[in-house]
Amino acid sequence: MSEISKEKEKSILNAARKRFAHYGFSKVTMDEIAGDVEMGKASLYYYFPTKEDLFKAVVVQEQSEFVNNIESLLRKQISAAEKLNEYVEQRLKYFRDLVNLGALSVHSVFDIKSMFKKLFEDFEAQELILLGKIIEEGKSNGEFSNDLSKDFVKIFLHILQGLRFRVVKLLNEHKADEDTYKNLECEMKIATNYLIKGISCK
Amino acid sequence: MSEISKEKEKSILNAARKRFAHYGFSKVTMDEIAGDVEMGKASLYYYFPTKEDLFKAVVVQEQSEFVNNIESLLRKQISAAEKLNEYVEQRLKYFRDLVNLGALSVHSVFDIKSMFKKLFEDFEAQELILLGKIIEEGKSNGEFSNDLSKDFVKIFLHILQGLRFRVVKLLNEHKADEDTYKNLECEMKIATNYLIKGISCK
DNA sequence: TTTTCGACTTATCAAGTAAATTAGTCGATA
DNA sequence: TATCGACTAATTTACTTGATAAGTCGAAAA
Repeated sequence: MSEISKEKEKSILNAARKRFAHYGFSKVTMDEIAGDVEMGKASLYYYFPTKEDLFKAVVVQEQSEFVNNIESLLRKQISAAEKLNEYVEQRLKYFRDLVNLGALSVHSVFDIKSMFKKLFEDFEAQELILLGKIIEEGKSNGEFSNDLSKDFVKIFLHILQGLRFRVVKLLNEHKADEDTYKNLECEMKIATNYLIKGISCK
Repeated sequence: MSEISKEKEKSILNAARKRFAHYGFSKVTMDEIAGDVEMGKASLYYYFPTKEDLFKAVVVQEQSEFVNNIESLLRKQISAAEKLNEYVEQRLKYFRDLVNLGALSVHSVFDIKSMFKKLFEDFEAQELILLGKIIEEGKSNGEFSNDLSKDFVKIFLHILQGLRFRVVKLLNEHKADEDTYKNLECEMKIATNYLIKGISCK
């Protein structure tokens, strides 16, 4: 694939991201995206085999951005506790983007035919690894208790997932105002800090 | 309303509870329930104005059973930490019953027209009060830190809600095996205990 | 007066269908 | 290798209908 083609692929990806972020997956047609990059619809299929694959490519892009951010976070010279806090913040930002894409609407989240199943499973595995590193670091430098349950990482992640889900549910019920997300952020941070206290060596 | 009528009402409630627990709300007809108590369908409407109201009555019954359990838990002579742990356990049992009733299927949970909206809102308020009492007790007897964020109770409850919710999602995705609930219980207990450590005076 | 019920109406839901939109294919072309 | 016009096939939507079950009402039994 030539340099020019790679550029084209990027511009398609970009147009798609904008459209999806604005209207969500189902409300965007391939014709529209093709129009944005001044191509025929058929040409898009030269680059992406299906509409779903195009969408996934957009999500994967966001995802790897997040992972990169975390990996550079890991290299920082700050305490494991601070890293956990920053992790929570970055994660929130990432999911906010996914919500915009419509990838996390109630319908897509609760759609068992969800095209993201595997994608999200892989992502969870990756998160467990990243968080595991932070926890291990905290253990080895004496910040965190050494007899920490080996399930703690998973539970911590599930708490974050659960708190966010609750909000997705509220959004669906139209019981969410502007600062529901602000509030979620607040809850996650407070919860994180009590948990950090709970796992710290006193 | 006579004594006999109160008995009839109870037997209707009972028959309804059994049917709903077995088949869920939508799969049970008023004719069936009427058959169980050897009455005509029209007679049920003498006691309960709608099918929904009958169902709600069943749920309210379970709910007040739970609240009673917790209120007697509050009177026990055990530490606040132990009370929190028992609270989590009782709460799980209560929700397991609601799931059986079909009141907590994904569809009903995510149905914004859910007939339970108000019921659940009231229940959450009640839970905040009950949990608040446990936390206050822990503060006043020196178990828990006195500078505990006043949002802690809410966050603790939201964590429990979130963890359960995650499981509802898994159930929907058919990614849940027999011991998903066992696992949920385990996660809630571990999370509870780290949080207790986090809020304890060391 | 309280309670029951048969016979009725009305609302809801599931299945099917037709029309329209859009995903995806293919052969031609530059 | 990259593009596209013209095609097909799959999905979605809106509508129809038939059936089932919710809910009403007036009469009558207790």
